[in-house]
Amino acid sequence: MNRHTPHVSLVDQEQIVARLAEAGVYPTSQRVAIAQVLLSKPQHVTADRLQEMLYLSGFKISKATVYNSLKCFVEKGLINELVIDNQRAFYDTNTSHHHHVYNLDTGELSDIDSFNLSLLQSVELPQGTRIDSVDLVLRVRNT
Amino acid sequence: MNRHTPHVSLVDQEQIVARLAEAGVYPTSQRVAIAQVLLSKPQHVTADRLQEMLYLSGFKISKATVYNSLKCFVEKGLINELVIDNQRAFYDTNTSHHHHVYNLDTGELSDIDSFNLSLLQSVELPQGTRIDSVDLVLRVRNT
DNA sequence: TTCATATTTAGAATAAGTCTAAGTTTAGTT
DNA sequence: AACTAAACTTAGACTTATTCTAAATATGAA
Repeated sequence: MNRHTPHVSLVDQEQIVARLAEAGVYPTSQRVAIAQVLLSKPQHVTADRLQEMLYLSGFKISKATVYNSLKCFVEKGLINELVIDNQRAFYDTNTSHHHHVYNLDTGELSDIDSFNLSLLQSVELPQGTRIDSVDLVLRVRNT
Repeated sequence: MNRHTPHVSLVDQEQIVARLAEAGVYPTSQRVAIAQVLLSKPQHVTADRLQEMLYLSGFKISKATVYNSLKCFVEKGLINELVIDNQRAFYDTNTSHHHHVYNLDTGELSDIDSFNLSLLQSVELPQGTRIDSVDLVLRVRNT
């Protein structure tokens, strides 16, 4: 990449549009911009941070649209919503099965590979319910 | 209990005061009332719901005091704060090691006994961190 | 074009939780 | 009994994350 390479190439954009289409998401310009910034790499972001990242990339997208798009992406399985603390939602671009380490001191959130949770087979669920998700969060502190 | 038995007996109250003292919590009248209502049985409540329960039991206690007391009880190990959804905190009077089943449809939150998580021993924590807590939440839906 | 529908937007509204500053209670003095 | 310092409680203002509303805009189909 030289200094004239645009931040977002046409190829990238086409790939993003294709990915949205595949997930059944209508590719508005805002959603494409959000997907470009959000799905470019494995990461965990809050709505607020995402809007900031969009702004830094030259996209001015309203708060409501950021929230609407995140909800839409979650519904279509493009990202996962994480429950990490009681204040705000985190969104994870890694939708494969894995767990998290959340550092309460730094706010840093990182992945741990999924390991065998087969012992969960033995847990009796309440009548008439099925597992929606199994979330294991290790909360850590600096030593 | 006949219909003249007061909702809260003196014995209950003494036990509660002793329990607070044991935990190093100064037993103000508000904290005793909160502890009576909260610690009376194993349960999961939100701050809002707790204030409502207090009101129904005849105690008028300010929002700030409800929050302050919950924080104080958590710090002294009388209760645990749960991260169950992104909107609000739940407080659990069962401080023994266990996990939860949260029904996203009904909001019902129930316990599952702790089972062997020894396989966690093999997880490599980030440099310079130690486990604060391990929270496993099964999120379920009605079938 | 026109229409219907979906999307975006600014800003108002909501809800959980925190903060502030003043008033109250308490335990320990005198 | 009165005094004081520290801890606690309170109403209500404030903050922050998120949702809602109602109007403007964009899109694809007819």
